[in-house]
Amino acid sequence: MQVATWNVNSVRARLPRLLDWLERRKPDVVMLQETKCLAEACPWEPIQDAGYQCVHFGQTTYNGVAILARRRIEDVRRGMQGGDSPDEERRVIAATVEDLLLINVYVINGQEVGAPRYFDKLAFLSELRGWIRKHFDFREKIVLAGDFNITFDDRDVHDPKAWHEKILCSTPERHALEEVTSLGFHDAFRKFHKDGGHYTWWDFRTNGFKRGQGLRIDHLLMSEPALQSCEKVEIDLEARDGEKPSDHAPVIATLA
DNA sequence: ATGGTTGCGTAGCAA
Repeated sequence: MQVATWNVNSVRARLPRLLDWLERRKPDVVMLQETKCLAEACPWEPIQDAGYQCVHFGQTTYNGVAILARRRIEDVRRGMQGGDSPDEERRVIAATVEDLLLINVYVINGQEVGAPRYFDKLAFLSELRGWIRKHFDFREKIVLAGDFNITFDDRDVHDPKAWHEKILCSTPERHALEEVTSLGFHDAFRKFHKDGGHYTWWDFRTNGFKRGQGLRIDHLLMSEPALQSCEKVEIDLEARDGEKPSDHAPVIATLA
């Protein structure tokens, strides 16, 4: 069973790349962030034709999260507030696929340390922690995946000096992420890769990918039973290269 | 370099 997370930065703009990638990697489960469209505007038909069931919690222009799977998707939960409050940013969707409990999140970016959205980000992570603790059983195989917009430590940063206490790298953000992880999650990527220099996002504006200037901010966090069954985690750099890529690369885990 | 590019939607915001 292959489980992936990918911030596609618009499912419409990325459709050709997404279809190519689904064909090439054939992941069983995909958690997408930044779909950036309402359900009726999303190109689900070609994705379904590629063999995937799709569940979505989307809005126009911003945010939006979806789960695609080659197996039956059950127990879908949209948002942390029931999914029906009109002003809720659509950043969380959860579902079950076979014995996996999936939680897909798109964490607020925060803009810069000290900005209003920075404090929204910390509050979002606190709310996420409480919601997961209330609704999920850590004896189960849980995969909490998505764009967390936070590096765990300086191994995840191409230039730690330049990024010191900057957005995506600040101590309060890392603490907020560790508070979520402390519920009983493990950073699955670090089970297999202990060294630095592995990134999932590169800034369009500075041509970061070509220059090797990235951050590892997309994560697959697993409960102990899920981690035990996890045999491999890799970042698909090929999906970040070439024509009209997302600014994020997918992360793919193989579970027994 | 308080820049740069991308996406949405068609101005300006978010990332």
